[in-house]
Amino acid sequence: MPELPEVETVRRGLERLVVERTIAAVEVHHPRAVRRHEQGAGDFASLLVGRTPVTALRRGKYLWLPLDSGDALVAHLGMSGQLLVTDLAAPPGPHLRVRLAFTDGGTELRFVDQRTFGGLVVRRMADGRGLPHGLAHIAPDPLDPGFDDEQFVAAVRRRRTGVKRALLDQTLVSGVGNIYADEALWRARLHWARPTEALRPVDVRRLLVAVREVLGEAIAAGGTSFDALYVNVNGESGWFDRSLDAYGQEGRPCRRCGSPIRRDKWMNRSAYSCPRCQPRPRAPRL
DNA sequence: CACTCAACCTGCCGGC
DNA sequence: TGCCGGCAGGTTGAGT
Repeated sequence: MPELPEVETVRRGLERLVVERTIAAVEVHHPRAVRRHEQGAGDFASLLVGRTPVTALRRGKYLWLPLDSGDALVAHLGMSGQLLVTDLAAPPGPHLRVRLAFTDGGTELRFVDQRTFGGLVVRRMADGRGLPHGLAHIAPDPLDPGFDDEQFVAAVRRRRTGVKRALLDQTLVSGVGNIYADEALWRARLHWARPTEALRPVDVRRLLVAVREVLGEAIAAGGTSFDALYVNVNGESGWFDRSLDAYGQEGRPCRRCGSPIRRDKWMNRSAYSCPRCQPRPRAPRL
């Protein structure tokens, strides 16, 4: 469950259901789930057993549980990853990749991932800002109090690319993926191919307001799910998909002007926009 | 340094 | 039925 609102929904679930519970056992069922842990699955497990998560934190789409050892269990859900808190007796299912059991013998934590683009890793916490090692390249997300709006405006205008590419660049701003990029651009009335260097500061600020609005509303709705792949730690779906104005709405009338929403192929993916509210620029940057 | 794009996976859906 | 192409919420690393 990929973008910031879905990851935040999972973070809240872990905070409630996993923090302060001591890990008793770890089973890695698929090595790819742990591939970013260079020392291998055995080392991964040994750094977790006996340890207790003290809190649950997030930056952009990364999520981590700082442990009482000074390490952190870092998770990225990729395209299809789920962190589920389940009954011990729940059937494993074909995509179960990692299991964590706790000493209290209650529910267990499962990492389930159909496409295996996601993964878990144990990393040392970097001193200072509560960030694990290896996440320094991820920019603060727009809901982070440390996010610097004017620095973002300047950085975007320094780029030579399309505005949607910039929004999806996690080193510029984190947490925004394909759904919320299209939603924010629709709200800000900006076409996805608008060249960043030609955006006025007021355009970028308006876009930032739109990003924060849409992320905030989606978190309040428990995230977006089109199917059972995107669920919270209890396996429940969010309902923000009912509030989408652009993403996945090809042919549907724009809520503002009634023009049919258009879908463009873009970067081996899709970009949805309203042809009237978001006019294509003269010199598009794809 | 900035930018672009293929590659990494599985599963589902529609067309033929 | 079955096979094939297209598509899906993301990141990274090699190449320009």
